[in-house]
Parts: sequence; structure tokens; C-alpha cells
Amino acid sequence: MPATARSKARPPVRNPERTRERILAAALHEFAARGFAGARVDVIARRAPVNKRMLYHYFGDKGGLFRAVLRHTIARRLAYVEAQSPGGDQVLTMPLWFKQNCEGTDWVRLLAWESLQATGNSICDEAERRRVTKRSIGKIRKHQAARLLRPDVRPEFLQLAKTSLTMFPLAMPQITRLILGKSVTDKNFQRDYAKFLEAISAAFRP
Amino acid sequence: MPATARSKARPPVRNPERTRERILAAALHEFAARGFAGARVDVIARRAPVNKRMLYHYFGDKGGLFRAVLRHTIARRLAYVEAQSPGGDQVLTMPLWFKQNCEGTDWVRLLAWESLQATGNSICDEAERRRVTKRSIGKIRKHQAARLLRPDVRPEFLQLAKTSLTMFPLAMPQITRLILGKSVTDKNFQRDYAKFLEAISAAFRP
DNA sequence: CTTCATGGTAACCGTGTAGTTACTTAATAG
DNA sequence: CTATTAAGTAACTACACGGTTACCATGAAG
Repeated sequence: MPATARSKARPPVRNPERTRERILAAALHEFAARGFAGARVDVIARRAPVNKRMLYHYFGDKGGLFRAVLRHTIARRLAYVEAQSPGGDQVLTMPLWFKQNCEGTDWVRLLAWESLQATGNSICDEAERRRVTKRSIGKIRKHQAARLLRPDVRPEFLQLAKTSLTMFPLAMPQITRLILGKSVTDKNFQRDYAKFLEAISAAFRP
Repeated sequence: MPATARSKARPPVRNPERTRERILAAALHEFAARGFAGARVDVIARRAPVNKRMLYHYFGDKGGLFRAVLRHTIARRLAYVEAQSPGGDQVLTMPLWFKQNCEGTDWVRLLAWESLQATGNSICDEAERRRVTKRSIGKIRKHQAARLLRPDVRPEFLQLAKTSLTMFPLAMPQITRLILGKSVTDKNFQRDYAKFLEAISAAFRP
């Protein structure tokens, strides 16, 4: 009966999928915390916990792992975004975006590291990301046509402003703390800032 | 007469001040481009150009150099900010702030790296920076009292929003490019975005 | 049972990089 | 002139860290 026990109750000793996931999760944590150059492969492996060799087995090298983490996280995020109520007003929901970013700080920080460290002009998964961005901007344009948003400014700038206001405080916690005296992890801050975003949304209405 | 020639026309062979400045300038460039972990001490030394040993002579170690660069740049920036017309309206001048940030991209990027990499809660030169921040917030409060700014939101949040909108696009050029399709160094973008900031300043008025 | 591809481990290695050593040369004071 | 201190150089080192070698284990296929 050991065979059945092994195959059913106890998860198999070999489990590639789980190992991959573990590595990705640990790597996301480390890269989000320290960036690519600051991250240590050994730390990721120890955190997984998984033998370092496996990391190279699955992802080639440190850069490959970083790209995989980026892709993985981006894919999850894009799916999440696309799943949102398609009719839901976009820019009017800055508080919502902000709250979502609060829950996925790793995502915000990873993006920030990527943007800062990016040399030249190559972005990971650029085509797909641009597609989703364009869709988002398209929605804004529709809202402008429907007079839900002020039509006298370019929708791209609205998108950029939305992104700035909902990401910056979380991406740069030290600067935020310097201004507010509070930590960005403080639930009071998160609630109050969301309310503030709600209040100044008026700027985007006609 | 060689003595007079040396002391007047030709700068002395030994020149500590110049060397220090050179190192700081080179280090600012490298740290702004690659962050602390990504920066290479040898690259800084070669760029100065100065013998690597001098770098340790003046600044102790890599961390000391980074802090010195930060302090130096912050000091210059704070002096610049304080020198600004004290009566000039603060928040209404988002376009101005943005343009100034456009000229000092290194400053913005350095700040971004610092904020991202900061572990825990220690900020370099925290006291002085907080002082200046408080002053800036105080100005906003005054403007609120004078009904130049809407008084129903906390001035700290206005400061944070101003900072987000004027720094984020420059600190994260890749994200900006993804949204706009243009490089942040594009003069057209800089002009148009400044106009946009002008337009949405209305959000902050009563 | 054997084979073979894949999942997994421990110990190791080469190199890039922060930091030093040992020394020379210039300025300055007594 | 001499002593002393600070500025400057080239060569070196220790070691952290990314990446590898050599090996074992598991399970599915024949």
C-alpha cells in the first residue's frame, strides 16, 4: 500500500511545478525588496527553500529568473486588470487602484526597480503590456466622449497621472514617510489617502 | 619666476577640493544610473578620473560615498528650493517643479534609488529634509487659509500629490514610455505634460 | 529488471569587486 | 634645510557571489 499512499495522500517527492512556484515566489520577494543588482541568488534559494542548482535548472541564470518573475507577475496582474468590470469607470476609480496596489506592494516595487534599472529601451513583455495600456487608454477616451471625463486633455496624460498618484507613494515609501510622518503600511494612511484621491478626482471631470 | 607661474596661472598639481568634487560628480552620475548595488566603484574612479584609493581616502567606503553624494545633492537642492521666491504660490506651480525636475534627472533618480533601497526606517539627513518638507507644507496651509487652495484636504496629501505628479514620470521613464510611446527626454513630452499639469491644477483650487 | 530523462543535492570554482598595502611626491611649517 | 603631514599611485588581496561539476534518486516506458 505504500505506492497508493505515496501517489494519493502524500504529495510526490518530485514536484517540478511546486518547485518552480516556490522559486518564483521567493524571487519575487527578494527582487522586490532589493532590486536585481541587490538581490542574492543564494538568499532566494534558501528562502524557497530549494537547492540553488534548481534555480539554474529552471531559469538559466539570474537575469532569466528576473525576467520570469516579471513575466509571471505581469501576467497575473494583467489578467486581474482585464477581469475587472469592463464597464467600470476607469479614472474615477483611483482609490480602488490605490487600494489594490496597497495589497500588492511587491508588484509596485518590482515595476519600480525594473523601470529604474532598465538600460536603454528594452522592456520585458513590451508588446503585451502596451496592448493592455492601450486598452486602458481607449476606455478613458470613451469616457471622454461620454463626457464622464474632461475631454480637453490627452487620455495618455490622464493615464499617466492616475498611475503616478496610485503608485508613487507605495513605490517610494521613504519619500512618503518624509512628507506624512507615517509609514505607507499604516492602514490609516491608506484609508485617508484613498479618500483624498476620491476628492481630487474632480480634476478629471468636465 | 616658475613659482609665481605655478601659484597663479597653472593650478597646483595637488588639489584636494577639485578631486573631491570630481569624485562626487562621477559618483552622482554612476549612482543615479545604476543605484547603489549596481554602481561600480572602479567605474566611478575611472570616470572621475582619479585613483580609486583617493575615493576611500575621502569617503571611507562605498556607503560613505553614497551618503556623501546624497548629502551633497540634497544640500544643493534644498538651497535651490529655499532660494525660490518665498511668496510664490507652491502648488499652483506644478509645471515649474516638473520642468526643474526635467533638468535634474540625476537628482530625481538618486532619490528614487534611495527610497527603493532604503531598508527599515533610516533616511539620510532626515532632520534637515523634514524641516524643509514641513516648511513647504506650511506654505500650502497658508494658501489654504487664503483660499488659494481648497481647504478640505490635508496639506500633506497635496504635497504628496504634487511630488508624485512631478517626479514619477521622470523617475520611472520606462513606465512613462509604455503609456505615452514617447521618451521622457522628448522636449515635446516635457512641454505638453507641463501644460497638462497646469490644466489639472484646478483640482487643487477651491 | 533495465533504461533513460528529469528532479534533486552537496560541494566546488572563477571572477568581479570592494577594500588595502606599501610606497612616492607635493606642500607647509619650524 | 628638514621634518611632517596630506595627496596621489600602482599593485595586490580577500571574499562574496554567480555559476558549475559530479553525482544520486525517482518514476515512467519498454
